[in-house]
Amino acid sequence: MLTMSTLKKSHAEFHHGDLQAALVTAGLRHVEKHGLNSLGLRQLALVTGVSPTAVYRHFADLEHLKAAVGKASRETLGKMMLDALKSAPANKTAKGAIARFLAIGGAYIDFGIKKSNLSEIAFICFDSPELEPDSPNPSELLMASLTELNEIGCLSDRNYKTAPTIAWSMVHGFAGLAAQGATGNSGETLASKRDVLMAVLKSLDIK
Amino acid sequence: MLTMSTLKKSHAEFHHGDLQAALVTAGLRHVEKHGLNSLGLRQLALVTGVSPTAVYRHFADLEHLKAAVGKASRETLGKMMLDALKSAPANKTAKGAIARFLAIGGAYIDFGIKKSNLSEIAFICFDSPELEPDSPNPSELLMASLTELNEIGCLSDRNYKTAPTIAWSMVHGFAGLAAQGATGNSGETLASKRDVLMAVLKSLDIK
DNA sequence: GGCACAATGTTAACAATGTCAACATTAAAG
DNA sequence: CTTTAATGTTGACATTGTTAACATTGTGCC
Repeated sequence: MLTMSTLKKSHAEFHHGDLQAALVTAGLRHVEKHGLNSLGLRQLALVTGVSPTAVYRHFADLEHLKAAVGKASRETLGKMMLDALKSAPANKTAKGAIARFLAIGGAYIDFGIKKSNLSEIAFICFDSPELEPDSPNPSELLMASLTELNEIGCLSDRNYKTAPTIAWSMVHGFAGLAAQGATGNSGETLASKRDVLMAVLKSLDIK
Repeated sequence: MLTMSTLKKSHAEFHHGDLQAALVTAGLRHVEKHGLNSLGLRQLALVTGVSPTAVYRHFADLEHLKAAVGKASRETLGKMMLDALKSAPANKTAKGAIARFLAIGGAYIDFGIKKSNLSEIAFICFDSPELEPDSPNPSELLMASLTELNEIGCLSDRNYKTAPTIAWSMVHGFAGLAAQGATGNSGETLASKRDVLMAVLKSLDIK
């Protein structure tokens, strides 16, 4: 009988170890370099050194695989936001809380600009079907920053109710537009990352 | 010889008339009903009653066809914005200009909510390669509304510079999030369409 | 230890897709 | 009327996602 093990694979590496994770990280790497459109099941299996149908032991569908890559992409964004938070002042003052909000929101926007391919897959298929929530979770990190602003006293309870949606919409929208180069086309009129974040603060009556 | 004309098509309808437009509108209809993922070249040709390869006489590529459908989608958004503008007060006052901004921005958001499938293709592949600009153009309509606010005197020149990006980011971001049902998940804290538009006005020191 | 059994991977095949090359038909220009 | 460009058709090819049937590996149970 002509089997795979008699040809190339040693008995020890017939099983891959952790294929599920390998596929996701390979998918992440591919999307980052070549975009979402060209992300294929077979090609991904080839890169990972595995048979195309092996993928179906870990993902029901290509769509589910994409959802997993999307989740991973959101999680790298979450890590970037946490990093930005660490590089920000830690003072428990209004000024400190504002600085942390700027850092977190800025990281979100930077992600959209510098990793536009990842940003694309991160926010398509938002609702991963029965896939445990991201950790760290970008939108919750943003919300936590607003909660802190509220607790420290520079965000009224009234504004706090709508703050998450407003902040998220603005940051998310600017990141998305920037990812497509749509923010620098109108000659005179354009706003930078800082302008956008300051606009959020102003709309929330902060400072 | 066995030709198509001897079988089914009369000589008069061998040529389609305006296939280019027919493909685009068929594509629009399909995306609206069944989403962007399942938009295929062959299926589209079948629906239009034409051979698959006939598409290549009008579009270099499936990607170019999608770009055309995306443009058409943006144009239907533009029409909805114009309709909303007509149903708004026409007074050349501050109050009127604000009402018109709310109408235009609201139409943009409604498009994201009610036509989420179209919204998806409308803002993927933003830069149609050498495809003449949309008419009516959604982002320009939004900008025009801001210009009017500026000319009428309730938007300072300083804020006017950044206003297009800020307004567009907020509206576009909220529409995108709403299209994915991501705006109603956090229990207490959520904002409605009106809240978002009012936040834009406040961040621009209007009224 | 030996053995059922789940987990994981492989091969072979199928239908459908995007795309190309070569050919046919119609419309327009000389 | 003939030539030529526009538009559409057929046939084929490589690639893709997916399924069914089979092989291999690791695990718990007696």
